[in-house]
Amino acid sequence: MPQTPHPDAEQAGASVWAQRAAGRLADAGYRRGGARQAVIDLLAGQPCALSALEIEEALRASARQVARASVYRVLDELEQLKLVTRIEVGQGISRYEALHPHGAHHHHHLVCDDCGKVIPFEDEELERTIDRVARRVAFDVAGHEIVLHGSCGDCGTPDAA
Amino acid sequence: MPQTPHPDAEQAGASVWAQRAAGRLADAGYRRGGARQAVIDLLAGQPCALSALEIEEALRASARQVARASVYRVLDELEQLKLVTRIEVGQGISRYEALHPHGAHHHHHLVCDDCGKVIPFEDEELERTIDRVARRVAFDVAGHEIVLHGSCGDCGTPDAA
DNA sequence: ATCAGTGCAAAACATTTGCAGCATG
DNA sequence: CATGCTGCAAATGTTTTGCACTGAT
Repeated sequence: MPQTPHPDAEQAGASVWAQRAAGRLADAGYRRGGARQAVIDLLAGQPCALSALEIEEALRASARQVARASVYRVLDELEQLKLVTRIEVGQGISRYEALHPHGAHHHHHLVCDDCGKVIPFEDEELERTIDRVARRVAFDVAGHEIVLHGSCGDCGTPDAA
Repeated sequence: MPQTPHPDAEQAGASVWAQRAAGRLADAGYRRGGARQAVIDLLAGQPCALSALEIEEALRASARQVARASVYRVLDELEQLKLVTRIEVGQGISRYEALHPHGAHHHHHLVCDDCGKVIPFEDEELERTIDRVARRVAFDVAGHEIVLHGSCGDCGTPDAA
């Protein structure tokens, strides 16, 4: 079977995740619901974490609007089932993103302390180092979160500062 | 019990930090005030990060009580002057701890997702790896924060899962 | 027909802000 | 004695919850 190195490789991964989420939810005894599906479909297509309000806003402009409370409820369910990760990068708001099995697409975040922009990055060696530390400590480590704070190009060094 | 490596050295480091904080505040044009001093003295003696409410509570039992708003205001001032670091480890609350110059006492955190306990840890290699990543990314990195999530000894694997 | 899923509004939090009075320099 | 510092209470913003209604099975 010929490989299909589509530019939509990410799209494929997205629908794989959405399907997996649907399966896990069904297994866990959940019914299918419009709000939940809308949140899943939105998260499936995101390259990085969104806040609950960003999700609500994005859906408000979509075919299926979802009440804020439902956004939070769905995100909580998905987090429990380890289908999404919650991260906190400051400003007291939580962000959520799809969690893929086997650490696929696993990444961390650069956060601009000025404008609040969140940018993902990956690093193999960093993962290995973290894994080593995780084994070393007297603690049952289930996951990790790394945030680099600083200034993004737009804010940091405008040109001559 | 969390690591308590060298009580004496820590005490010494504590007063050094408190003095440095006093100096920096004076330089920045701040007056001396009871609330601010109480928060500084408390933070100086802590081995790990405290939340604003924990600080308020700890001070309530002390000689100098401090109103919640003042706790937040003082913490904000100290953060601006880079005398304390703010970290967010989940549950939507911020925690604050003394920040020492030259990366001394620099550490990261294990967070129990069950009971919320926060335990500090250090790792030299992890710091080196992070520094390398910080240089690699197209971003002016000013600091970093690493959180390992999981279960602490008291919560994780109580046999009767 | 049942009971999970959802929306709305109110509640529960952490955090910030306005203002009046106290205290430092 | 002017102005920064502080406490109190109210405001703000995010997240949670109670309840009635809608919709999936």
